[in-house]
Amino acid sequence: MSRWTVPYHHGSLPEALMDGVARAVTEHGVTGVSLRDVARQAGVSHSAPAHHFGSKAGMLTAFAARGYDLLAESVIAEVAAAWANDGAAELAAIGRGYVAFAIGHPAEFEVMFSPDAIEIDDPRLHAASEAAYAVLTSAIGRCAREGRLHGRSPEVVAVAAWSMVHGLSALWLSGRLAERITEQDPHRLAAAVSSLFVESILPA
Amino acid sequence: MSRWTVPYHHGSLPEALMDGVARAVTEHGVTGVSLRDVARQAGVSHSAPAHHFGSKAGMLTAFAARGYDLLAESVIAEVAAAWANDGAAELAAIGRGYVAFAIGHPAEFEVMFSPDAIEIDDPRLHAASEAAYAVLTSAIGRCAREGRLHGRSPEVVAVAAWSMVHGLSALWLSGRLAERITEQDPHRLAAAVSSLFVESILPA
DNA sequence: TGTACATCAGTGAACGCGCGTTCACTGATGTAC
DNA sequence: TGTACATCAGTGAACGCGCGTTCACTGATGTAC
Repeated sequence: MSRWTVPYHHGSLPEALMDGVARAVTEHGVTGVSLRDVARQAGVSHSAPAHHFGSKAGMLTAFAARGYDLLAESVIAEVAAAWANDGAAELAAIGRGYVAFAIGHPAEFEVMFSPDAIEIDDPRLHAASEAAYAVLTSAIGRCAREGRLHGRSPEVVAVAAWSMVHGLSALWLSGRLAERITEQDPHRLAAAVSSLFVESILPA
Repeated sequence: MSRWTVPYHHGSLPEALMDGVARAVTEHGVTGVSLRDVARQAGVSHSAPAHHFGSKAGMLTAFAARGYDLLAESVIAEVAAAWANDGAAELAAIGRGYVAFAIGHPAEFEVMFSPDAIEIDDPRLHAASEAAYAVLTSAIGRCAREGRLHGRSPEVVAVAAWSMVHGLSALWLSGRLAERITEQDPHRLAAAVSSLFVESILPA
């Protein structure tokens, strides 16, 4: 390889490595990710990732933190697109956005919820996850203000909503779900489940 | 060690190895399980597990299949204990039993839903998972016959129910949930969420 | 415009390690006669 | 009751491998003067 095709400085190695992590996780699962494999995919020496992220766990932690940012983006985009004019519509949009993120970024989703693989106390990770969670609590608060909780505990409603979309995402990605039902479009399924939740639990 | 303390034949090695898998998963995650470590914990040579299960994936697959059996047991026990006299009560009991299984057998739960780690097409695994799923569809069918679906698609209701308890289990075990809410007893939380689901979605 | 120097990005060799799998084996058990 | 033999459980040495981490290094870039 000539010096023209492979410059010494990559220019944006950290980003390229994140892409490599996504590919490695998709191909081999969190289990199968290795620093050396990720480096190989980025066309860089095997010790370059450690230079940027300190360690394997550090690399996966950065990947998970980026995942929380993408999750918040996905959810906010869906809320914006829905022109949600009440808390219930907002909550349904959040549900669709959550599942859309998981389907669109399965590697990120998997790593974010693999506590063994990442440094769970990393401040950047923690902040990103807090920001994503705040979107949910804000919508539930809006529902409460609009009198849609009907005396239910906001906490239980929040847990139920989060559990449902999280479970749907996890089951879909595991493949256990698709093989048992007729609906094969996860986005339509997410929309149906979100509607069911909102219409039954938060009626006007 | 004398021949009295360590007989050549173990007597029940496969069961002992399953216990070793549970301990290894609990300590190091699915990621960190190794045949050699499991053998060590069972006090047996490192090639003994392969003798029984063929390979590492075979061992984890057997562990997951046993997990589905335990899941079905847990769910059925909760239904029996509840003296459920209608489909809705049965469904709520299934929800509690599902979460109780996950909390009581976190290692099994983790491995069952780690498709990368197991042989997903194994017939024994498949049969055990079918049997567990049948409990859910049967309860939904009962609700339908009792007119509690109110025109909703049984499939969507089943997916919503399964997603909710699965998500609650996964989030609880990941630790992401407990740090955000006041209720610290997962069983009470499961009961609250299951009640919310049944009362709102399947009213009499 | 030129030079010196600090800083940062990425290299590549070396290390020690634990792993999964294979294979010829030995010990124990049960069954047929 | 005794003997031969088949079967199964578990051993332990050997293999080759890919891994994470460390470390002294070199190449490139930018900045101060």
